[in-house]
Amino acid sequence: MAQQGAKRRRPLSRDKVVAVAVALADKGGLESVSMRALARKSRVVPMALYKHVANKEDLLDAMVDVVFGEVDFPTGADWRTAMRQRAMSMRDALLRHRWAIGLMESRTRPGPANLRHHNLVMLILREADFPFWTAIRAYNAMDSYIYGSLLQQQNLPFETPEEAVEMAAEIIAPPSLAEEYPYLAEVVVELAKRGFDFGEEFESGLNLVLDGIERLRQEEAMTTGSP
Amino acid sequence: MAQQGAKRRRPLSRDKVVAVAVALADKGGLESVSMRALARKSRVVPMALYKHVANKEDLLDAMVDVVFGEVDFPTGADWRTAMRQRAMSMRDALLRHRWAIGLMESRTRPGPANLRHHNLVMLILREADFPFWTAIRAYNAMDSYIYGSLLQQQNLPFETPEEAVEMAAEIIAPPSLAEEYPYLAEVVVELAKRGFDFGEEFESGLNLVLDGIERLRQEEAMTTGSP
DNA sequence: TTTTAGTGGTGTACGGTGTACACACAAAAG
DNA sequence: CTTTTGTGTGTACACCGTACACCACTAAAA
Repeated sequence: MAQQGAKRRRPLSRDKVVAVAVALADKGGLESVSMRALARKSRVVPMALYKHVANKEDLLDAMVDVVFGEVDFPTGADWRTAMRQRAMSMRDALLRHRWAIGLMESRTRPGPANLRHHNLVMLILREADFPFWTAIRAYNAMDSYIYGSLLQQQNLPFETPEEAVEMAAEIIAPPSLAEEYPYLAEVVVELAKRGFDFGEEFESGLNLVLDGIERLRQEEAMTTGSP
Repeated sequence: MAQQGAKRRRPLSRDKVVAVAVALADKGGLESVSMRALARKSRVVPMALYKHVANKEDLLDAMVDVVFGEVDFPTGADWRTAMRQRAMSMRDALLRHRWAIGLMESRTRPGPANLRHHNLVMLILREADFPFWTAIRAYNAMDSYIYGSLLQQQNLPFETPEEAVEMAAEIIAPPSLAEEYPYLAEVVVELAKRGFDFGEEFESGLNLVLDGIERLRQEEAMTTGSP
């Protein structure tokens, strides 16, 4: 009795399937996640997946929810450090799973981790006495910046400064173009000299946004009168 | 003689192919742009397209360049209004072609309109006496905000306030969830009361970023000393 | 005018994709 | 035991991007 039969069935589960999909995407990008490849990696025939996942859309939805689930919040800190931490953690998660940003556009059915995340952010802001609509504005501005920043980093044609110069030089290669786009040429030159640190740049912009939010909050407190 | 033959060949061109592809994507979304559908719409056999376009990637690259080409700049205004105008125009273009944002992530080979655009933005900032790295930071922050904002608008599960309430109610439907996510519930309620204007919200955040950039510039001018 | 070269359009074919549907079989319930 | 309920299988279909060989037409050369 018991499972010494050596080919006892150890069934998959939705979670396992999604996890394998995430791993696959992390390694080879989103386009390497096909139902067939996923099935192969799960040692199962393609159609078996459909017992755990409604269809591919459903799978992708689940995948982005995994990413949201990896973002963590500090608790008990003031709103600014809490929001800051969240932003950094979100950025880390999106860099760990570079396919995620591309999925956000097109996924419109938020999963539980996503809902939990949104709820937590609003909690932080509201508990810090943000008026409702100020909180919405702040949240919106901040997430816009975070997502956009990652989106841009992803579609820049380089990752390291060296690559940057090489690539840029290639694009601007025809010398006439350096004259047609003089300010772009300057970018190439300066980039070569000093390099470009995405993380640093991200934090800088983040502070800029946080400053703006802080000011928004203070103005609001002024006009409304404090309790 | 000349072309009364009624079946004179009127050959396609790369531009025509790309234009048809854009039109197709505008109407039915990116996933309705298949080489076969594109060929059908161009009254031509699929393989004919490959005489004008290297492959589908090439086509997609060309499509995003069309979008960049539609963004226009005011000339002769101060940097702030110029940048503001550009942001609004960019937003309009991205809303006119909702598939574009999704394409940005993954496209890493900028077309001529894209290059021209980048060059122009840097021109505006540099002519306004932004130090180089401040200009880079400003540009980066602003575009991050713009793209992110659109990305968010796109993946929100609603477009009008009514849809918002309906959708949100559906998601939070199990009454237990309203207790699990009280702050999210508040969002639903407030959204129902007052609605949500994407355009207004965009401008608000944009001002926040522009303020931040202005401050960045002034600080820089302080520490460096003015000429 | 006839010839020639080159370009743009065609037809066929291949290996990939997501998934509908009918079936087989293992595990749990009676 | 038998029955019920799921999970895994096999086959099949429509669609995708595109390689390759071919043909038709246009425009330049003769």
